[in-house]
Amino acid sequence: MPELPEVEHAARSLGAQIIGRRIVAVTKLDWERMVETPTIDQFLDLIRGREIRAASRRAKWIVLTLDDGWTLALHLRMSGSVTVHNSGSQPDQYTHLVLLLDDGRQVFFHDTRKFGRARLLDAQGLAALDTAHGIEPLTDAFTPEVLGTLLRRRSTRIKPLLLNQTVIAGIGNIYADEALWNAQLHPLRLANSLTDDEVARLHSGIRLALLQGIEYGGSTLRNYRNGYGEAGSNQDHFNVYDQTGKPCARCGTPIEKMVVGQRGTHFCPFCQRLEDYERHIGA
DNA sequence: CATTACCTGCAA
DNA sequence: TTGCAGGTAATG
Repeated sequence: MPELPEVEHAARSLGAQIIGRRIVAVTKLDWERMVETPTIDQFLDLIRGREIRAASRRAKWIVLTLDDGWTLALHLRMSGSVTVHNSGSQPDQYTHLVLLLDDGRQVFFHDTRKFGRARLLDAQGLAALDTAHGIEPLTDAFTPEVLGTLLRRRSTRIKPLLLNQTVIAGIGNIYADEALWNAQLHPLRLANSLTDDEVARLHSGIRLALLQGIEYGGSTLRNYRNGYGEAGSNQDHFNVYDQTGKPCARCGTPIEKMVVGQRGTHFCPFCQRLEDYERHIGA
């Protein structure tokens, strides 16, 4: 599912419902690989009795700050969702982790593909999670100059770079394609080849794509739901992602799909011409 | 950088 | 039946 806008909504909607509540017990855990750290036994033991103090997002991780110095970090990967349910609700076969709260409500971690992960982290583990990821693109620290510095050092193609979580955090396949369309840049452009003007376009293109995603409650292709179980609607506002063959909103040229870095990549062959740049450098 | 693995459901 | 999917880690 979930890229930055979806995880942002997931975290916010969870926080609105469960901050101040205490985790009484883990009442279901039928896919042990979901818990990455610490051991299953320690996880079950340490999480019991913890109060949920805050909910936030780092990269594509939902970060639930608990008492006693612990943090519950959840990653939805491709098909996960985390939702709050009333007492008495029964988890289905795809709900692999259930937290029972002190008011009887339950938190369901649902994931058909079982790629989702949960980590219970101490202060050191939380710090490591943070340093493992790059800059947050919606913070003031993310300026065109900073982006330019990040790009200048790399000779990789721009699309895979946008997906690299250690460089910029939170962008996934949808928002990478949307950002490049916004910036009118071809996905195969080399990162260190962008002019200052192109870097500025990419900077605003990234932010526009992410902010629009947040504005529309995230994108729901199939599985994504926020903490209330609600789908997003940003998929109704895509300019290129999943729009193969449809006319470009800017120029009317049919959107094309190609594979870049093993990922499906959607772009407008007219607005995002590679030939312009090749002509420019004399290739 | 490319390939494979991890899982399951769904559309072609 | 095959290929593909919002992600990431491991392996040549």
